[in-house]
Amino acid sequence: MENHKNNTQLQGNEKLIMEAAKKIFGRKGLDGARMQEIADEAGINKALVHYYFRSKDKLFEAVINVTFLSFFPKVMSLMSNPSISLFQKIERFVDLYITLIQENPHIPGFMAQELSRGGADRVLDMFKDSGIKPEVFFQQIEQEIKTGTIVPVNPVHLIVNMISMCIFPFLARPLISGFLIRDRIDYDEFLEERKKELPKFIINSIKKK
Amino acid sequence: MENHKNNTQLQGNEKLIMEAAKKIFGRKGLDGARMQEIADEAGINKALVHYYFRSKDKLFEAVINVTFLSFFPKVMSLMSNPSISLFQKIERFVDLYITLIQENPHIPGFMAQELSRGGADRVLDMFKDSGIKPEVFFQQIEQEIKTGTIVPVNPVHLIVNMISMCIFPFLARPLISGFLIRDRIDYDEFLEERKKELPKFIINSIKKK
DNA sequence: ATTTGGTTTAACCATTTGGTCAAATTTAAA
DNA sequence: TTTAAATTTGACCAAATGGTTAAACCAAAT
Repeated sequence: MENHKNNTQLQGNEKLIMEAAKKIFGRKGLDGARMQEIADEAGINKALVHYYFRSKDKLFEAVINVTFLSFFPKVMSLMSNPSISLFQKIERFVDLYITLIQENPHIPGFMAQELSRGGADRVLDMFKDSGIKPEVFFQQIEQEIKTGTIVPVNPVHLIVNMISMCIFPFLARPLISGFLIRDRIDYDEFLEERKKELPKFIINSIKKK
Repeated sequence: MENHKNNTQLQGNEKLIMEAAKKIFGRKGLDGARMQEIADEAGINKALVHYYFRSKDKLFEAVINVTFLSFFPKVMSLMSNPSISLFQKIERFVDLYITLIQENPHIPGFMAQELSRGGADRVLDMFKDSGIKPEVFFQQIEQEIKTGTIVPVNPVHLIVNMISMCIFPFLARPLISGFLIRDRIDYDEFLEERKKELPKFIINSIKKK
């Protein structure tokens, strides 16, 4: 049965290849990854990889898609839910974001990869295609500013700050580890701590007292 | 005259190659970059690149070195200067960091590159070799906490937050641009704004009121 | 049992690419 | 002016790599 167009619900070898590709691409990037390496990681013949995904680029694109599609919708649906208060939203955002990346460690690598390459447009399109509008979050901020709950802040800077502080620690993981050794804290511990500290840090900064 | 060991003060073709390599490596990464491409960018014969730098890896390493050496010393000497107050230090840190990256746009790419690869140890070594100790900054924070000027914060999280918010916007530049279009703000404007907003954001969060 | 269609593999191919080398050219010392 | 050393180049090479293909394999239908 032909099922090349079948997305989302992969199985068997196709699934194996995707998982292997996530791992290898995430580690070495599009150029650094070898088709043979991916095949080995999946435990199958190299030609099979081509059989299922045609080319390296197509495979990469496929991984990009499932990666971002498993990510943005969850985060963005949270952010554009108008019935969650701003502070709650910040708390949940940090937790969700960090947890999602913990569960899919290949994501930051791809993020950097795809962005340093010219792939921002594609990501931007995904935003729009998902039918989700960040405006809700922005308006919510402006609302709270008017109400006087928070101090005036540029919403764009705020959201950039939040994303930065969630993602970057994963990119800089080996570096940060170097610092942490001093305190004999391991990285997962650091991340769990971060899930609690970060919302406090953010809210503390914008909350009017 | 043999001058392969001559560092820091390059000239002529050697300089041209380094600049070209910064640009190409920063854009495409170690694997994505082509020696031919670098030679073309420098406007010289490919064999010359090998003549001066032996191999692609050696060239990459050379660029890594000058990149990080042009960066860490300045930042770290600021951070470990005990005669600058904490708040001033934060303000200067943000400004210096962002300005430095603005002037060397290839740095974030390299940062991500080198970290996603296993190069953290090398970077960590540079810290130590530079004879600069981040402990000064950490102690300063703990001091201010005792004094009661700032609320209790984990110094590691704080410094990670600061670095994250400075670097990540450059990595995510194309994405952020997408958001900014809405407000018809161009990126440099955004960065200048950021130099002012970020210190406020950070200090606001830790300052006891 | 045979056929049929998807699946899997080993062998193979064309191209790209990092790197080399001998010859040519420039520079500077003698 | 010679001469020696450093620099620059085009041509070339071996290895690596993405991709192809024809044959083998296998499960289900007839």
